Amino acid sequence: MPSPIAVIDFETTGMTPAHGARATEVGIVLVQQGRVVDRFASLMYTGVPIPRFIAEMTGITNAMLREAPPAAQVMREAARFVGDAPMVAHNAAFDSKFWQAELALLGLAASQPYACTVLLSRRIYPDAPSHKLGRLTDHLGLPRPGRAHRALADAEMAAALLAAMQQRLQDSYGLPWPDHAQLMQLQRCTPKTLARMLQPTLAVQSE
DNA sequence: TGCCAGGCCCTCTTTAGGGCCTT
Repeated sequence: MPSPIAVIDFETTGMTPAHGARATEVGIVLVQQGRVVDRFASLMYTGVPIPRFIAEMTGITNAMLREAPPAAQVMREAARFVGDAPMVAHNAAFDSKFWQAELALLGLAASQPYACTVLLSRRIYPDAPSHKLGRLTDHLGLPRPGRAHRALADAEMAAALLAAMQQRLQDSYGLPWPDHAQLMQLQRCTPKTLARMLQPTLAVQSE
């Protein structure tokens, strides 16, 4: 049985911690061979207000955050929950920065490798009309577990997308169930290189 | 004052530009 992978999603007050944005909610699911085996989710309070358009998009209000536990407490629990598991996020460049920034404020290391479901889906579903998480979920007929733009629902959608891609690699391309290290290798290939690697296998199998 | 990300990826490219993706 492969080691667990932690699929994470943050809701935040903005696009980057480099400009003062902070996390407002974190959702994490632990997956093992495509199955969710554990979940963690919490709002968190940092004192940084949410811009109105983000509150309207997420449904997370400043009043909700004032009643939430402190970010330091939530992030310590999140770090314990993840442990040494390698991580996955939809547009990992975004979530990994908040993961590192929030843990750095606590003096905690954030050395887990991040695989990215956007990079992977661009390679595995090059003809998808969109690689936005919600639209890709609908395109593939995957379940929507809750309101989009809430951390746990988005983490669950990303986990389902990850499992669908692992399954496709296994079934269509004759590969073993890809572990996190193999996903990292696949996302580093250029899309055209990966297409050349995968298509002949698919063609042979479909004959 | 006014503006404010940044990495990926395609193409009418590579001495660049613009769309995508995340909040």
